[in-house]
Amino acid sequence: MSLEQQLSRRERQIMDVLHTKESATAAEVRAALPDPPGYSAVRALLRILEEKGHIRHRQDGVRYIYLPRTSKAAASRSALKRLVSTFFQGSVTQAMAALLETADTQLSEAELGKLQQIIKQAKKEGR
Amino acid sequence: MSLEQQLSRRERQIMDVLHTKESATAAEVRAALPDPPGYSAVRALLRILEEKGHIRHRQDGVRYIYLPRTSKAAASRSALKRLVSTFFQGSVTQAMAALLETADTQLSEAELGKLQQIIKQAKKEGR
DNA sequence: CATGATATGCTAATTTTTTAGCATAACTGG
DNA sequence: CCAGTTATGCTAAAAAATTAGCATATCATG
Repeated sequence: MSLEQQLSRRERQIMDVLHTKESATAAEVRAALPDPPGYSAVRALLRILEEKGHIRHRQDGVRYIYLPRTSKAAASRSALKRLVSTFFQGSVTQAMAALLETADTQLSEAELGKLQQIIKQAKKEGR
Repeated sequence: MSLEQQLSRRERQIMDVLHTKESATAAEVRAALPDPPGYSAVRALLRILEEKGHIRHRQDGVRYIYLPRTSKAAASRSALKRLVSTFFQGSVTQAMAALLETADTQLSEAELGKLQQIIKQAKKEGR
């Protein structure tokens, strides 16, 4: 099971923020959190996440800029996998169909064309 | 923000189980949990989730069968939305491309064909 | 160059989560 | 019908998560 699955509520919220923004300072993370706790609380969580190996930080002048240790690509892959298995019995096709309907705003003709292209490519590559 | 976002670690794990299995007894939930705690612990969590309105139960002879209050469809929609926004800057197309590559086992020609069909349909419907 | 703003480090308290344990009811098979 | 198994209800303890607060360093600016 993925480690992500083991994160506490706040830890998960913070990882979400960091994945969304790619990187952020403690203050930025705090600003993006729902029901933001105090600044100290956020920093404490960041320290913990770093200890656990989920994130790391770069020094930038006085302050730290935090970023996830796993790439966005890897993290999204794992999240997608979990979602497909939880809600779609492992069927990627079903998940894609649902995804298409999820779009708040309709996909443009162009986007749909792009998708056709991607699938065509997948067919060709036998994957 | 979705309420799901506010669940504690165990609560989330349990919701995942219930969404996967559609419904389950306390014992079944327990069996499906990572690092399963004692039986009492699971029942306590189920009671809490019920109080919070995330699940409900049906009586089945002596025992309770628990099930999510929100439909699988609604839950998956919300999960997909969050995932798309977290990892793909809101781009459904990007998410779909990633999804295609996620497939452990390659999609069959038939599945891909089905997808093409779905997209074609979407185009036609202008959505 | 002194002050205010913005950092981090660390510690300890509070709150929430997570867990186990015991009492009790119902069904089940010998 | 009686013992064993499998339920639930409830309570309280243990562990983990979440938070705030204070001390201190650094930078920028008037």
